[in-house]
Amino acid sequence: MDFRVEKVLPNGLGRVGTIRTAHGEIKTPAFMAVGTQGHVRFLSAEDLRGIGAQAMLSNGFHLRRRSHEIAEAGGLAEWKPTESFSSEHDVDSSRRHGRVASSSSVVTSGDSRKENSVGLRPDNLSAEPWRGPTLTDSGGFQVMSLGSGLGKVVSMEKERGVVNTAHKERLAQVREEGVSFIDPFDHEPEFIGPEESMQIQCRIGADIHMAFDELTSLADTYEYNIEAMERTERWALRSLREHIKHRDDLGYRQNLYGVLQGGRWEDLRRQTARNLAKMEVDGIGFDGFGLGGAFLKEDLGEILRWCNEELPMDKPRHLLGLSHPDDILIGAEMGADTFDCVAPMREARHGKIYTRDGNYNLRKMADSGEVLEPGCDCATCRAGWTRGSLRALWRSGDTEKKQKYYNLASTHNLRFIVRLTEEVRQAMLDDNFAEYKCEFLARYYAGR
RNA sequence: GCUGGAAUAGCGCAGAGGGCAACCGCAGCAGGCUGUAAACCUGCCGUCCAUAUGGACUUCCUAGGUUCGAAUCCUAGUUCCAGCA
Repeated sequence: MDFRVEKVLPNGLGRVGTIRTAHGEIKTPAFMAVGTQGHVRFLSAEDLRGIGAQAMLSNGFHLRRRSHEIAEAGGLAEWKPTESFSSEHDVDSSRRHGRVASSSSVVTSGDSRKENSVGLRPDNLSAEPWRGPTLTDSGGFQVMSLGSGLGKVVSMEKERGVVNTAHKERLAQVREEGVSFIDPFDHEPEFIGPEESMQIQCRIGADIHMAFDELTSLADTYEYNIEAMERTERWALRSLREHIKHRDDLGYRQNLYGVLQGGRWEDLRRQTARNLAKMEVDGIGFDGFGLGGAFLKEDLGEILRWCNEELPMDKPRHLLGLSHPDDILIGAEMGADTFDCVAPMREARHGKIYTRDGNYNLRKMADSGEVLEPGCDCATCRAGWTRGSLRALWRSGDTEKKQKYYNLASTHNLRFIVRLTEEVRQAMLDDNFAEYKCEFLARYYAGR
């Protein structure tokens, strides 16, 4: 993988660089937009480019049944998602809201309860493919989110007592060979191991793939983290072996990152970093590394330091799944090059708007005539959309208006995070990262 | 004018003699969301006291009544809707 480091922070960890892929460059530090199903929800490829997103992260688990179709199209970058998604929302909302029809024999026409799951449409889909750099996750996150973390929020808060989901209730069960899933949408049983994940990812054909790993939860013990980490390393070797067989199948070079686990323990983190850094099959090692795990906020910087002090400087590192501004700042400082996260888009959909002066909830902005964030360079703010008018779209009950809201709000939050990484990069180049970080955080968290 | 039907918390609706201060949705209020089972989730949402378990009070159009007990049954009234004149 072509990765050039252009500048290193005085701490010897954080850096500015450029990753070159078959579908374009990524100037790091960079945030990748999450488009799990092959497109970012409610944002078109054109929107993404306008936002300045340099890469898109999708998920092999969610796209596994369409991988052949994607390969036919020439790979993820050239694939245009069509409407035949698993109708996630219909299945989901009928399960969650589904109830036996009222026992009354009279069916009233205005019973809105039964119409709840009706009228939902697929996300707005792009008129054209993304065509830029892409990354796919292996499905490793789903080992946790459908397994021990089923029904839980993946949180970095310490206080709430985190307890793992009981084994028999899980939709994912881990064995040495791989993981047996129950598909959360259609409830079909399925198996994915490292080989399957690599085959799927190589058909999807993203520029960067993740080795199949097991993410532990904050509730797991030291002993279990050793077990999961060692298994993740064995899976990493199997992933590498399988990846090498298929990495050129679509006519361009695909790259594989090995994923570090090890929870919050220094010995585990350093050990797995060293093991993965020297892991090879036929003289071929990983092209980069994924920094994985569930972190307590206060531990993040130190854990990343342990990992990155052991990893080679000349290979890129992707911090998996984090994007709150403080996480990005500490991540970049400690040597993470790329980031991804669902939070900017999901929180936008849920009404949380990011600004330099902290976040606010659009629910409380019914009467506001201000733009989302004065001075913001995102398309939504430049077009002059006010908080009140966006709130009205969001709460309208009209599907098309809501979709418009999701598009406009996602645009703003995503641009906010992308801009943050652009500024971090520039600050590093200008030798004032420390001041930039300090000022940004002081202002962002001033209200606390 | 006659004949049916309906009146339930801010709104839309459930409930058809005791588990009812009353389901659910919307609206409202307060939180949450980090490699997406997330256009979602949690809590509150008659009034008053209590951090809370809880307690007190006033409720299902109005007024009477039946009953140990009524949002639910009966009578009358009021208003609204539909059909017929």
